[in-house]
Amino acid sequence: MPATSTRERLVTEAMRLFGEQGYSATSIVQIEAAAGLAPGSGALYHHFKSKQALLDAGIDRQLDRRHAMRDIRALFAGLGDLHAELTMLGRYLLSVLDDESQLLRIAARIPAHQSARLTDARAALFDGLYAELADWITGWAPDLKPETAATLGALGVDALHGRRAAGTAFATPQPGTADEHYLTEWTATLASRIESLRHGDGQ
Amino acid sequence: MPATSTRERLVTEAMRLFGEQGYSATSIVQIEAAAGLAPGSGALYHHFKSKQALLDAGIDRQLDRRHAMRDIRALFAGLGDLHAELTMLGRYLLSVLDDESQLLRIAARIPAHQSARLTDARAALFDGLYAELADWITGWAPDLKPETAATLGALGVDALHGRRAAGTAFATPQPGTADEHYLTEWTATLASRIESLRHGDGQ
DNA sequence: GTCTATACTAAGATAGAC
DNA sequence: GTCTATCTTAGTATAGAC
Repeated sequence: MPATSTRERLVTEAMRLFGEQGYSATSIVQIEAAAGLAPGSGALYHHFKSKQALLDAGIDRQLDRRHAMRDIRALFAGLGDLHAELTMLGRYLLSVLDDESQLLRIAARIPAHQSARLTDARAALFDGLYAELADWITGWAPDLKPETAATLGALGVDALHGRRAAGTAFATPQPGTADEHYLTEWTATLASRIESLRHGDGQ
Repeated sequence: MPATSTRERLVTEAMRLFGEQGYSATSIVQIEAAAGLAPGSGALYHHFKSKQALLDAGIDRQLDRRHAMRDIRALFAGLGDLHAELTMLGRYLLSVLDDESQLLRIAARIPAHQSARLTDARAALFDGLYAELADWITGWAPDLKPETAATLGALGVDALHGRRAAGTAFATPQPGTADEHYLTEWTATLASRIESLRHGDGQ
C-alpha cells in the first residue's frame, strides 16, 4: 500500500471506525488521529465539508468497488450439475456479503432516515442478490411462478445474511470454521426444494 | 393503560426512542419530554443513576416478559402432521422475533462491547430459538446427527430473522402482506429437507 | 495542507428551591 | 418527585499562522 493520499486514508480509516463503533459514536478527532493527522486539528475539513460528506464518500467508494466486481457470476454457470452450481453460488453470495460487511454494519447502526444514500446502497445490494439467486433457480425450474422463485431466492439470501448478521455485530470477520457445514446444509436444503418444484411444476 | 408510574413511562419511552433513533442518538432531554417531564430538568436522574442504567432496566424488563411467555411451544406439539406443525412453529418463531424486535433493533445499533447485558440478551434469544427448531426437527427425524439438526435449525431461524432484519432497520413493524407467502415457502423448503433426511438417515 | 487555537453547540449529570 | 439553573465535558466546525 504505497503512498496513499491523505483523502484516501481518511475515507479508509473513517469507514473502519464507523464499522467498529458506529457513525455517531466516532469523532472527527479519532478519524484524524487514525489517518495520521494531528488529532483536533481541523485538517480533515480541508478534504471534506462535513462528517456526513465523509460518510457519503465512503459509500460511493464501496459502490464503485461493487460495480468493478460485476459479471463474476457467469463464471460458474453451465457446470450442468444443480448441486455443484448451487454450492458455488452460495459461496459467491457469502463472499459478496463479506465484501459488503463493513457497509452493512454501518447501515445497520444508522437510523434509516439519516442517510438515504446508505439505505439505498443497502437495498440495492439485497435486491441484486435476491434477483441473482432467483434467476438461477428459474434457470433450473423454468416453469416456476416468478413469485415463488423470488420468494425462494429471498429465503436463501436471507439465511446467509442472517448467518453473518450475528457476526456482523462484532467487527471481526468471524472464523470460517462452521461456514462449510452451514453452506453444505444450505445447499442441500435449497436443492431439495428446487428438485421437488421441478417435478411438481406450475407451483 | 391507567396510572403508570413515572419510572415505567421513562423505561417505555426510552426503549421506544432507542429503537427508533439508536441509543447514543437519543438524549436524556428527549426521554424526559416523551415521558411528560420537563425537558432539561434532571428529573430522570431521580429514577435512574445514568442513561446506561436506564437501558439496563429496559433490557431487564424485556427479559422478564420473555420469561413470562415461556412454554407456549407445547401448544402445537402433537398435531401429528409435519407440515402443519412446521407452519405453526414458523408463525410462532416470527411472532417471538416481532416481540423482541425493539430489543433486536437496539442491540443491532450498539457496539458489542458497550453493553454486555444487551449482547447476552440477544445471544440467549437466538440460542433459544435455534434450539427450539432443532429440537422439533430431531423429534421428526430422531436418527439425525445432532450437528445436522442444529445447523438446519439455525438456517431456519436465520431465514426468518433475515426476513425481518430488512424491516428492522425501520421502526415500523412492517406490513404482513407478503409474510404468508414467505412463511409458506419457508415451511415447504424445510419440510422437503426434513423429509429427505428421514429416509436417507444417519446423515 | 497541516498546524494551533478557539468558537459554538449539545449532551450527561448535579445542586438546591419548592 | 419535579422543577429551574448550572457545571462539566465532548464534539463539530472555523480562523488564521506557517
